[in-house]
Formats: sequence, C-alpha cells, structure tokens
Amino acid sequence: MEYNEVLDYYSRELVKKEISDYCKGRWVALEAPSEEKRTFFRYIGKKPLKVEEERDVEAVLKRFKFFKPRTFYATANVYKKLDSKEDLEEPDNIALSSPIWDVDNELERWKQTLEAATAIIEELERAGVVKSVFLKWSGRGCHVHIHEKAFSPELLKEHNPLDISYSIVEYVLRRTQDKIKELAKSSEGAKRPLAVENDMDLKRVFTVPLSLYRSLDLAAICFKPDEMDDFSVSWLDPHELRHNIRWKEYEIGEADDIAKRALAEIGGYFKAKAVGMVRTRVGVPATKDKRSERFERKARKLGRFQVMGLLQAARYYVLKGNLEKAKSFG
DNA sequence: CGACGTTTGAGGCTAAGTAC
DNA sequence: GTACTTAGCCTCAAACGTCG
Repeated sequence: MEYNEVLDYYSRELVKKEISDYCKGRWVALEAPSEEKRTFFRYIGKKPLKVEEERDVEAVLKRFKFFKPRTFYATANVYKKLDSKEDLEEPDNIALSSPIWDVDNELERWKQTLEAATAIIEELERAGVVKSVFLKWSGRGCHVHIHEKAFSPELLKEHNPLDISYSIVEYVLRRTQDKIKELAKSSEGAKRPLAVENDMDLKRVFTVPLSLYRSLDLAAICFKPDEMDDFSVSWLDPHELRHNIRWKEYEIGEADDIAKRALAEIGGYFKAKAVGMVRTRVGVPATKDKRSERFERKARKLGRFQVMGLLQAARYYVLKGNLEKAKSFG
C-alpha cells in the first residue's frame, strides 16, 4: 500500500467518523512503522495527542506526515481531562475504561482465533453481558471489548474504572483458560501461537476501530458476536470495509454484576500492580509461564524462607538501624 | 569439633527486550 | 512513548560441605 493510498483511506467519511468517535477522551498514539524501528507519536508539543473530531484524523496525520504514520492506537481508558502530562498520571482522572481481551494468533488460524473469542463471549453471556460486547479485528488476532459505558455511574463512583476493567478481563481469563489452553495445543510451537492476554494497564493502547494495521494492509473492522459465523478475512480489506458501527451500542449497568464479582476476586489493577503481577497470558504450556507460577507461589501460605527473610530484616534493623536496607530482605 | 568456604533462596535492582 | 516482563546480578545469614 503506497502512502497516498493510506491517506486516501483515512480521508473517507466513515473512517474519520469511527476513529474520532472512539478516540474521544482517550490518549492517542500514532505509529509510523519502518524497517529499522517503530516510531510512536504521543504528544503534540507538551500536550497529549488527541483525536476528538473528524478533521483531527487528517490533521494529526499531516502533523507527522514526514514520518508517514499509518496506525492509530488509543488508551483503553477514557479521561476526564486530557490537556497535560499530569492528567495522564492521576488515576482519579480516569472516567471510563474499556475491558479488552487481546487474542493473539496467526491470521491464517483466524477460525481458532474466533473460537477463543467465543469462549470469552460465552462467559460474558453467562454473566448477562450481551449488548455491550463487540469484536475488533487487529492485524493477526482480535480484540474482544466490553463497552466502557456498560457500567452504572454508581459503580463507577465506587471503583476506579481501570480496577473494574482489569478485574473483569482477569476474571474471565481465569474461567476460560482451560478452553483456551486446549485450543492453543494445536498451535504449539508456532511462531505466534494462540494466546489470550490481559494487557490492561494504566496507559496501555489498543488499535482504534478502522485504523490500518501497522504491518499488513488490513483495517481494524468491528463486528458483533452474532456475526462471527459469517466472518471472512475479506472483511479486513480496507477497500471492502465490512465494518459494523454497532460497536457503539451498550446497556448501562449490564456489566455491573460481573464487575462486582470480578473485583471481589481480583481486587483491581492497582492492587495487582502493587504485588507485581499485572499481565496474564493464557496459551500453550510453554507460555503458561512464570507469571501464573509466581502467582501460585505468592498465593500459598507463608513459607519458611519468608519467615527467615523477616527474621533477617528484623535483625539487620536492630544491628544497623537502617530501616530501608532492612526492608530489602523482603 | 570448629573454622572456613560454598550454596541457598527471597526480593531488590537494572538494563534490555517487548508490545501496542 | 510508555509500562510492563525478563534475565542477570546484587544483598544477606543460615545451612551445608569440607577438611584438619
């Protein structure tokens, strides 16, 4: 795809509308991929990059045109205020947060990708989350979204939106991991084996609906769960643009129930971060990995060496009087 | 047995790697 | 541009191993 075709693509009304609708309130990242390195633009001067109106799409492309950017990403979080760097640091500035599951795979195994997505969607259905769910194809894999407004204002007042979204993604991942691991078996050893990840974090970005993918000439089209059976790779063709604008649909409070249960079990993003386990990846045994092992270890009862560490810390503090160094014993 | 060197295991720390 | 993971090396005293 020549760069003028990229610009032609982003000049379409539908594309501009969908991108700006999604990006409103989110911190945007624009990528200009090249063979040597991946370059991201996240600011205009000192201000966070934003795309709030249709005309902003072409405006930001123009702003960085020298680098030929082609992919739009945006944070899972929607912010109350987005005018300075400080606005990005303040957790209370997060107004909403979209729970997103990242299903990684090879494009050729798209059927398997959709099967993994189905496992997630079925789990959500069981919890009564139906209308606010949509899928978005992203390059070689896909993203499963819950609309960020599927939570009641009352719930959002009680909990940080990121705590809610992180917990739900993690909660559902735990309940679907057996199915996903089973599916992943057949892609074991592949370059990009099937895996579903919880990538939710404070500033994480995900592909924006109708953005072009960075390395393939594919558009990040959206579709609803009831269309999955008809899915075809041809939908991803930027010229075809088989995209469903109903990703904007949601039902307020629909996801409250699962949110409460998830929060009770997971405890939220900020707590997970405090104990050093944020990202979970579910895939083939090789990727079953240290993170879950680490968690299992942490979850066990206090071990002999933890007691020894505490003893060492206490002794060090008594002898040397240096509390900070003593804390290094854990 | 007792002196001394080596191994052990945890978290801390950092640089490099990764993904979007 | 950002935040995470990973790998490797750091810390310590106790436990363990070796040797006279």
